Amino acid sequence: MKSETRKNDIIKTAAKLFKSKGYSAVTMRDLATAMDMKAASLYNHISSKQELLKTIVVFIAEEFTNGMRQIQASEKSNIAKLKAIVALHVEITAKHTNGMAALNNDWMHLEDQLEHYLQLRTEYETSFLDIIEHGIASEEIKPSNPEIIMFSMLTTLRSLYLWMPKKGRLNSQELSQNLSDIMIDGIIKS
Amino acid sequence: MKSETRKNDIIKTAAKLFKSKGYSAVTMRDLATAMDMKAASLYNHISSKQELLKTIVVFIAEEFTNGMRQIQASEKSNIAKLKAIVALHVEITAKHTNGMAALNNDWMHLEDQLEHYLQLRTEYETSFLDIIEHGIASEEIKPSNPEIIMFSMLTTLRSLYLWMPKKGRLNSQELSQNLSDIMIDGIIKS
DNA sequence: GTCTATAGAAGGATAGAC
DNA sequence: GTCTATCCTTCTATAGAC
Repeated sequence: MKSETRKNDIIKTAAKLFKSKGYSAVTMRDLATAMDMKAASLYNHISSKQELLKTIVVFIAEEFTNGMRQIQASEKSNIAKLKAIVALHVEITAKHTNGMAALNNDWMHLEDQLEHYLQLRTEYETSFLDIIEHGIASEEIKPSNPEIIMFSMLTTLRSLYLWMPKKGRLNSQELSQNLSDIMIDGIIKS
Repeated sequence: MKSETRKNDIIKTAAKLFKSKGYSAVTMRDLATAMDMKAASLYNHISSKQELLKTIVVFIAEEFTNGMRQIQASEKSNIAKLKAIVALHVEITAKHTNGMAALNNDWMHLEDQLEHYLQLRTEYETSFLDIIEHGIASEEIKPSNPEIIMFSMLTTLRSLYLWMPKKGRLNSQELSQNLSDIMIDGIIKS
């Protein structure tokens, strides 16, 4: 049988290369070189370049969706839910740092799975916005524009993959705490 | 003489295409089709695909650098400087919405100009961090991790291009104000 | 499971007619 | 200034030997 770990190595290496120059600019020869093999040999483990993208993006996107569903269903306050979302991003980004690049930047190159991805993304953003709007309604959150709040938080969280590798010394819990403090409590000393 | 506006049209169209699928995935045939001409004809106005990327990225990067230098040299408080940075991003993003995509996502495909770009980027980030650190020292800003603050603000600001087009109804000043409020004062109702 | 060889499509860019 | 034709390179993927 084909070694699943070999296939996993290829996917992980692909994710790393996609992070460094994007899906379109990475060639199967690049990937083969990084794996110390020839391009043709890759096809003994995977069926296409597209399969690599699909595997990386859909897997992570589904992890986010599952995490968000749990947070939504919980009994937490809305502020606590936002903090849980921060922790979710930190956790998934720590686990799939390289894959996050493809999720953020290369999803538009999905073929068969594009629609599925977009559904997950829309569901995620709708839930996020919903929590913020409930938080404003319950007077936990200042009466600001909820879409700007979501945009601000979500773009910061989506970019964590670029920045967490440089901050290896912070553990996940400390980083989540710091991010929540800054994004939720603000930075001004009042 | 060659029409400069024709060349500008090509650059603008290229920026739009780069935004939608990234530099590497855009072909000269794509660009020609969008311009309603043939690929070969493009070369009467520009010398290469690389020139398009270079023109877009370096021009905007220099605009950011100049804006930051002015802010740094001003007599404002550090919080006021941060607000000026927010306004700078909103303003430049409004003017070069499509080009911002290449600046953020395709800079690594620069050839000759890569080093120059990286210098500008480092200078910009150093200034940004410097303002935050001075703000903490002067007790305008809470004693948080300055790099996390910069990361959080800068990634939000860098992603504005994705989101401003959907918010056409907000004018630049309102948007700057809202973003400053959220990022600086926080969202929690205390 | 990896290789060499190569098919077949698509890419950036040029030559030269109009 | 735009076109057709085409060069040459590089790409993804397959065939078939080992």
